[in-house]
Amino acid sequence: MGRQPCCDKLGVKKGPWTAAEDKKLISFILNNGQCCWRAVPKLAGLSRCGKSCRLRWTNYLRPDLKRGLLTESEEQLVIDLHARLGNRWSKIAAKLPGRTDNEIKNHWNTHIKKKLLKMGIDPVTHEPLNKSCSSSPSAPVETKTDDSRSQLIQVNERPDMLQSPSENNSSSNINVDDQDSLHLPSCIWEEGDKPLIDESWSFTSNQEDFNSVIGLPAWEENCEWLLDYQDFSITDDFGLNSS
DNA sequence: AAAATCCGCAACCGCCGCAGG
DNA sequence: GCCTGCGGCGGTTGCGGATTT
Repeated sequence: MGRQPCCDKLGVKKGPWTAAEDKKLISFILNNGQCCWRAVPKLAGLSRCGKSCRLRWTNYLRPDLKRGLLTESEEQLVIDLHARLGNRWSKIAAKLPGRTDNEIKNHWNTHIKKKLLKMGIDPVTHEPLNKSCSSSPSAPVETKTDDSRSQLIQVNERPDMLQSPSENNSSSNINVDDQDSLHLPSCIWEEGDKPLIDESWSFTSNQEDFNSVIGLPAWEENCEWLLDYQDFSITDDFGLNSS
């Protein structure tokens, strides 16, 4: 009561973010930290809804985000976590440092779902399709069994196999050559939802402190992609032409 | 080379739980 | 205890690029 609505719908910009908007948001958060999202657009000089700012930051601008496709080990982890947690993408994302729920959700819907179907596994129940067809009669039935499928089932049925990926590479399809797999600590299987990295990273003003907390290199180094992005955008409201 | 189709991803929408007034 | 807004979450959409015809 007495509170203003999140955003007044009118005069709120929608659609893709420009480099200038990104820059405003980044510099604001770097200077002020993550505070009240509702106030961010006004204080940062953005014609966006606070919700949109939060989404843009968490899904795209955060300096600790990994970019690019999920690795084999991450994908396997997502599959196994999905079998346990269902579509709780934020919980799943919490176990994958540098990945967002949106990214995982997208990857699931575009890649993993199809992959599992191809392998004859129901992506909802994680049961073989011919076994779970009673629960999802419309799903195509594929009787073929291949190595990767049996490995997947093994892993899903024996989560202990994932406790230490580097020790179980012979029985799961985790690629041990993939450095990322070595960074997935066994504690992910412990009860509770401890993140793999400290998520209390709503740093205030000191970027070095922030980076030291999450173990990242300097901000500038981490945001080279953003400079590239600005190069692509050529011009923007700020006159940030490629230079 | 052009048109049609597919695919991936960023962003929006609506709902829910929690906390403040 | 109730009402309302905020933040967060999951589902969905739409656009742009890639691939196929």
